[in-house]
Amino acid sequence: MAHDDGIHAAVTCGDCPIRHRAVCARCEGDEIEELEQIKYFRSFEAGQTVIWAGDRMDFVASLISGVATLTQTLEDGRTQMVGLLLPSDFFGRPGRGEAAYNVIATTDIVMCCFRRKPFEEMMERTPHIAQRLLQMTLDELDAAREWMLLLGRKTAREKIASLLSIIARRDASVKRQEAKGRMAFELPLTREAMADYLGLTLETVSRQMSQLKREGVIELEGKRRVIIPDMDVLMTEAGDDSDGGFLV
Amino acid sequence: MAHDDGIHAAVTCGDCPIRHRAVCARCEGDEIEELEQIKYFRSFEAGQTVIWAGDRMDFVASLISGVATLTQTLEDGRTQMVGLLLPSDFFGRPGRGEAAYNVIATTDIVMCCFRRKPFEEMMERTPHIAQRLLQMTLDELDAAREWMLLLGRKTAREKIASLLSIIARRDASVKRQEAKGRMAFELPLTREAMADYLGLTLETVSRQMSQLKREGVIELEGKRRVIIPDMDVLMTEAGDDSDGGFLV
DNA sequence: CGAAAAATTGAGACTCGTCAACACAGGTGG
DNA sequence: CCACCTGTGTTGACGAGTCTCAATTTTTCG
Repeated sequence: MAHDDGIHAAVTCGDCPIRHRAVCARCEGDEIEELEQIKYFRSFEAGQTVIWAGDRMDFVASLISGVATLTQTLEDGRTQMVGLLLPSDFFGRPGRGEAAYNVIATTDIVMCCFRRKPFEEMMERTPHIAQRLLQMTLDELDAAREWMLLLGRKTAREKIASLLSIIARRDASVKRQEAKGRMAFELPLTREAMADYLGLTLETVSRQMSQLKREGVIELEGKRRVIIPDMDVLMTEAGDDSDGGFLV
Repeated sequence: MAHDDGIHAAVTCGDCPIRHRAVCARCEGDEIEELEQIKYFRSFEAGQTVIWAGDRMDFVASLISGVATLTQTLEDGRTQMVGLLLPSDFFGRPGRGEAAYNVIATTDIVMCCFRRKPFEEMMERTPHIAQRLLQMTLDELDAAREWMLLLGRKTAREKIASLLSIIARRDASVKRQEAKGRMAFELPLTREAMADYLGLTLETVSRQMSQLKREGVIELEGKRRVIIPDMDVLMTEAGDDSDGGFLV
């Protein structure tokens, strides 16, 4: 559906919608111009694989629009999502030549890529990039630890409620609204992707969604549009009020 | 048992046993001297709490010796370990004034602390510190993601085998040995701590340990000393041969 | 030696996974 | 336009794996 609406070809950093949150957020003047030289856009359609774990990877990238996932698998096929990439998130690792995870587009996406070598060289010279990347990595580590609590100790019902409140809050943050009262958003994940996020099976996800619906904690319009009548109720179901440092 | 054998009072950075792996690894000459000025040692006994989540925290630190854990809890007391601190690991976050996790010493420990403000100021001026910290944080993020796969998708038996192989490998790495064939090491964790690491109950941990012992995958001398007759067998039980990027 | 902490083991309950059937939407081609 | 197919989601029946509660043993340490 989302054929790349001009972004692909035309955007300069000055107009970039994720500029203030991305890895380049602290760069200015000359620095941005230098990045502009080495950047290029790539886009993928929903469902496409961006890269497989173990593949050679000589770029790093910021996600400009859409949603992608990082996943890991065991030999027998069991799959766990280990990262959810939303606009402005960074992926790839300076100093590493191959991908550590599978990266899959769950919606149509556009990425802003930098060839790895020039990016690394620039990082050496440009503290603004290294500083911002450190900050983003520390935030991701906090998010990963929150996620570990969810995976290790929450019930299926709490896991679902947690995921919905995470997405609701992130969505509100993008729209610069408060995460309170009645909220509505598009779920960018299939039941299977939700299951891979939460360490559940898709059947359990489906059952718990149905039950939360029956009990009025959530409403569904079609399969993907979710309405939260009362955010506080959902947060209580999630198990931790601590309004979670996740992906702020 | 480990009463602080002089380390506490006397060590200078030149003699520091974790110098080559810690956050200061890339620093030289003047930089080390400056760190030397602002560093101080603290030690805790096994079982003591270093800091509670939410407490004011105006230092960052490297762990010099011993083992400590980072944990998170839900209101009803369910506990999940989200970090395992081994010698040379760093904790605390530049730019954050309060602890995000409970930090508990599981053995006697000695830490090398830096007051946060001077450390932050020095980081601004000293790319060597920021670069090393970024590298360490990226490694931790990889470890956290490996851990998420364990929490979300592995069986109790695989979780135990994974934890044992992680500790065996880390132990070998410190001793500069290969992680192959017959190995032996001290388990620095109680059954409860293992359970908190793995997202299990301590009873399940105990049962699975007994079963692995019955089947000859591991041997136990007392409760804490573990012998791995054949590392390959253990790795197979762990579910992923991928010789795990965990805490290299 | 005795008390407290840690670990083991058992029995039964319950959550969640497995397997299977079915519903629904969207797209394709006759 | 309809038949068909595929991808996605829902629901049910059943069973396996893990948790809970409880009793007992082993280890640690004063």
